Amino acid sequence: MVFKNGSSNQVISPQQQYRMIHDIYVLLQDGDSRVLRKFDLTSSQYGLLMLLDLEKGQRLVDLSERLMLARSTITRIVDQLEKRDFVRRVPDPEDRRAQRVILTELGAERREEAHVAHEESLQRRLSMLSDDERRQLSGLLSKMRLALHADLSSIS
Amino acid sequence: MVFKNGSSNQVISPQQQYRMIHDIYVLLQDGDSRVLRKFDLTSSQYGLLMLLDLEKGQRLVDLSERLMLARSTITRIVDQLEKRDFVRRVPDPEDRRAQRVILTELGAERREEAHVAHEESLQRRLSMLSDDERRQLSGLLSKMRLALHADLSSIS
DNA sequence: CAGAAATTGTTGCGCTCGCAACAAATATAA
DNA sequence: TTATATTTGTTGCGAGCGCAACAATTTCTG
Repeated sequence: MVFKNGSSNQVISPQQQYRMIHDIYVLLQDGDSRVLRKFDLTSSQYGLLMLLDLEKGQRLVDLSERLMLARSTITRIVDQLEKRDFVRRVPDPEDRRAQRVILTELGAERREEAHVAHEESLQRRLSMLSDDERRQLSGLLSKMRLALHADLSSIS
Repeated sequence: MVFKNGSSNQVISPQQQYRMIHDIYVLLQDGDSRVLRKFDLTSSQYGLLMLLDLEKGQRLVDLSERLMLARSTITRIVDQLEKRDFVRRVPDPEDRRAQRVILTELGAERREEAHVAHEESLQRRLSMLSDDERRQLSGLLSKMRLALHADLSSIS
């Protein structure tokens, strides 16, 4: 597959813009799973672990919102991580419906190992942009995310 | 979920950059499937249809590469579309292993309907960026895509 | 307060997708 | 040419995910 040179900077159609984001997402995701597979973690499992702490923990519904995954999916990811003793469910003292997910010591260790490798990989794969370009990108993406989220909320 | 204001333009970490792209992809994808559901099409089915024509057609392996989906997945999407008479498999005259997928008249009609709606939706959802910002974004994303693709190729 | 509505987490079910293995055909090597 | 390797498309299988329905709790309303 051959991509056009990035320096042309012509106006692109929404379709092209969309395709580009799609491709980048897939490419990032692919490299990601490669790295995390060494630690027997999926991207979602890793993403969930990264939101946890050793004390207060997080409710499943909050994890669901932050990861943009269905509540049922979170239930299953927590099941998997709990089986491996990376995570524990503890009852929420303030709400008897809720559970709080906390990291175990083992989970914290494994997460740290994966985190180092993931960080290093991302650093390498995203090094094509200068600090200045990264700043630009940051601004543009934030703007998009905000607007897309608002648009979505206005519909559902 | 609350996102930070996009105008701060500070340097962001690779992790944040990654999360932003992830979120935008999910948000775009979500709006997309909403629109396409009205036409009983998934994003992948739609994406595949958009690559076809009425004459020469496309080989499945080429569709696989362009959509970045596994060959087996393409087989199944073509199966689905063929059942609905949107698409036909015809033998490749130059290679007896290959099949060429072509649009039917019906498929072309349905695709056009979906295309109009999809275009309109994308236009609306991506209208938060000015032409100038779009140009910037285009350049940055192309650069990322190129580099990520190169990185991936160097590994596998 | 009582009843209705909303929220939290779980389960069943179905869909999408990738991986590995395969047969048929083609391309490459000796 | 013959033998080997590669490519094309398909299938079986399993993983990941969302939706709808549910019970247990909490919150809202009258």
